[in-house]
Amino acid sequence: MQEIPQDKKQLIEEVGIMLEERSGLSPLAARIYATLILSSHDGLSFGKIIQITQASKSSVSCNLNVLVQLHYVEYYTKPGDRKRYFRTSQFYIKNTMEQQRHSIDKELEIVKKINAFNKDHNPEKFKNEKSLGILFQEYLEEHRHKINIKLKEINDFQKQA
Amino acid sequence: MQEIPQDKKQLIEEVGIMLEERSGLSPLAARIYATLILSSHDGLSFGKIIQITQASKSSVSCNLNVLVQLHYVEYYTKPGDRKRYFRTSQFYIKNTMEQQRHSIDKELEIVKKINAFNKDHNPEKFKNEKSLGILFQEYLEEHRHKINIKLKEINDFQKQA
DNA sequence: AAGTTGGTTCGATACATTACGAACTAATTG
DNA sequence: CAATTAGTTCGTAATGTATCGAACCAACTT
Repeated sequence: MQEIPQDKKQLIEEVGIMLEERSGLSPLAARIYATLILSSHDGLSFGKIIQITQASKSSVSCNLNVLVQLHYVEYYTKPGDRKRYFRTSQFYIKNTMEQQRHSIDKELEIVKKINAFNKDHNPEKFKNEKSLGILFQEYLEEHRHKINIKLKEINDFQKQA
Repeated sequence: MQEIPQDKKQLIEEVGIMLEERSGLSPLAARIYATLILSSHDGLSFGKIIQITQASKSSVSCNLNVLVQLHYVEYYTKPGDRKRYFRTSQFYIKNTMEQQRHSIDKELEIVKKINAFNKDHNPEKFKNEKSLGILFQEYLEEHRHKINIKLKEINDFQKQA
């Protein structure tokens, strides 16, 4: 039942905030996820997570389920032990990047639509900003391309491991 | 007082949702911003924005002020006319990218901290995932680099214009 | 079969955020 | 100087979301 050191607690909060903002997770879900990312154990039990986060059973249950469904977190069991042990999904960095790809895809889609719309309906506006809008679209396209390459790298890396 | 066509209304909503998610703007602020991005007029008046969004004066006032303070939107006036005319800031794409840079910076910062922490405290975990974590960090660093280059391009572009 | 343990489900509560309306200022017009 | 227009401020109502507690189920233990 050792206490968690102060600096680790703070890092958990910090990482939690980032995850919350970037992934739209609830505060508790983000904190749990951060806890698992920084945990030195290979899997924390439900009860342990409650103890660390000081949250209620129901909240932890619900938020863990969300994390599992989003594939951020996975669990395993030990024979002769009813508990579940939760840890970050083996592919969590890959998942993170796929999520990035997804949000880039969506943004690119919209930016294209905006450019197309302005070209049709606001020609003078489009002309004024044409190069800027296109510049941005190009940037997004390149970025997507780059993410795809990195994702492939990670895929290969995990296959060989 | 012409009505706004249905397809444009829908595009406004779509763009609005994206802006809301990506920038953390309130729904109304995001809708206003989307409206201005897609507007064919060079600046919409306060009243016109109320009419389009069907929102209350106070909400529009408040959200417009937020958009102006964040430099997403700017306004100009005409001599002998008390109204303000609002339009997307001349630098809105640049602003968008600076925001991206900022969020990447923050994420990179955190990922570095995570890697450093795991290296110190969870050596076995760090070893297992070392290349993945580093891969991700590298990706973020490249991405930041790329954003900086694009930003410079945009800067130069706007200087010459 | 009664009592634990591990975990889920389902309202209720608390909290934060958004949007609103009414009252107000400040400039403009008749 | 009354009336209109442009816009702000502030308290409040409405809405949405996170968390909680209590009741519950299922599996295991005695």
